Amino acid sequence: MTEIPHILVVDDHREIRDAVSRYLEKNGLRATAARDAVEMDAKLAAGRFDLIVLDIMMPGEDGLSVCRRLSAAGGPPILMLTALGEDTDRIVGLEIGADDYLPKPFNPRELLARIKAILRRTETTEATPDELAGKRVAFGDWVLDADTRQLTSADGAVETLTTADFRLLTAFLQRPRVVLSRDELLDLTAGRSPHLFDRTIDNQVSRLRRKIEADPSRPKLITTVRGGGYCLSADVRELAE
Amino acid sequence: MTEIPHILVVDDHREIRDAVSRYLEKNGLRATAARDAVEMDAKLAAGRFDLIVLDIMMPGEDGLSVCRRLSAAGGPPILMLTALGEDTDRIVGLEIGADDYLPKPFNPRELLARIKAILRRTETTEATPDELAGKRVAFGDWVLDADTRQLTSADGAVETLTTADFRLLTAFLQRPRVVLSRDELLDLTAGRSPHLFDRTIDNQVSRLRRKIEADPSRPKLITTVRGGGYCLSADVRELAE
DNA sequence: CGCGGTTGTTTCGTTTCGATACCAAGCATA
DNA sequence: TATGCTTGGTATCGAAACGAAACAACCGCG
Repeated sequence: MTEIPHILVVDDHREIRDAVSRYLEKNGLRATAARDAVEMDAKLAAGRFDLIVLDIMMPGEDGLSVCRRLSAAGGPPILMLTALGEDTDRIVGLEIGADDYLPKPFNPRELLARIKAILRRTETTEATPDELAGKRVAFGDWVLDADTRQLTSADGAVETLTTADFRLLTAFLQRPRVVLSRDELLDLTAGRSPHLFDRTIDNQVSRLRRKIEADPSRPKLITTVRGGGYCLSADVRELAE
Repeated sequence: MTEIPHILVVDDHREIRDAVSRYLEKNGLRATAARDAVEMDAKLAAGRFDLIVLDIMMPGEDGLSVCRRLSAAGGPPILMLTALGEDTDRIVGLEIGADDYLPKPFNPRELLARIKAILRRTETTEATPDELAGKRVAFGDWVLDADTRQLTSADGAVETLTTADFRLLTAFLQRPRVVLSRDELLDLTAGRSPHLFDRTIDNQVSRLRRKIEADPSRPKLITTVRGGGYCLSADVRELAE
């Protein structure tokens, strides 16, 4: 899921439609606009969308009805735009089925933040259901085969990972370019809290580095952040199975 | 983040500016004041802020214009101080882009509450995305690789930066040719306010100079501005990844 | 039971960084 | 220019963070 998320904006006011679409595109998303339920259905039939921004007040079939319908059919997640004083509990709850709502007038930045929050939620549950079971993942010069727990380097070298190596590496691979504290890493790999004076993670990082770093004394992939923890400093991409 | 949020208070009345700043600091926030848009831009260029409190009525560029400008540029969230009877919908809506507003005269406690509400909303989504993660940046005779935190000189020399070196250098690289005070640098690198007689930054500048200056006793890249602070006196350009 | 491999713990040497101190360089004033 | 004050540079030192070797506990397997 390295593709740019595609948002469908459904609102009968042209200014809002256009403003929202432009704002989303300026911030790294794709956006398509629809003026009502009919147009929306046409767009939905024609393309793949990752999220729908839906105005509640519309001529023709109104937002609530559309939301109920799409939600029941297992369509993409929905963010409702509501007027003030609506019954927000029902909107987000089971009855309507929206994933979030935003009262008008709203701040575009907050709309963006909520859209990204929903995308993050749905993406992780879709692309990484539990782990990357059966997948192959590329990072730096390496490709990890999650089944055999073997690493293959660009120059053909092969490294076999132990379970601890593998746990640690996958923890990093699921959060690239994020500084992870020792506590967080210990939680992610062993599911436990740190001892007093616990150097477990330091050791495992040290061992993993010996396997995957070209020069373990000058780590390039797993960098240490003094006072912070460790960080995978490489981009990660999933390969087709 | 566990760091103390930093608020920029922009108002042309000194009493209000000072009173608000003091109140915020008494309640566990950091605050910096600016008297107008020009001074605000200078502060913004020099430091990182989590929120701006912005008066709508100001000589020079007025609050609405400032708000529109910052909001479009993806700056920090904004809380507008408005006179009564303003068109509040437009202020908070798409057109102006403020995150919230508060009519004058206001209760400081309410201001604090609204500030905290905005911070809570924006906190999770803005997890300090380090601007140059994975990038390579050129300045002077050096190229910095942000992943490995290594500098490569035009003549092939390589310097490895420590975390503190790297933090300090990136603070400069993101604000080239801007004079940064010791306080601002300490804030940017360590996120803390200075001790009394704090020479930490002097030390780190000294150490960094030893690594990157051709003649550390006659610095050309990081110049000192007596009574002001330090300044990166070189142009910076990002290289393709 | 013995063996090899893996993992957690301890320990120790090294690096890093902030505080302090002292000296040098700028600046004002006479 | 001489003097004294302020400001900046850096050597030094101790505390904390880090890396890894060594050791011990553990696990699976024949």
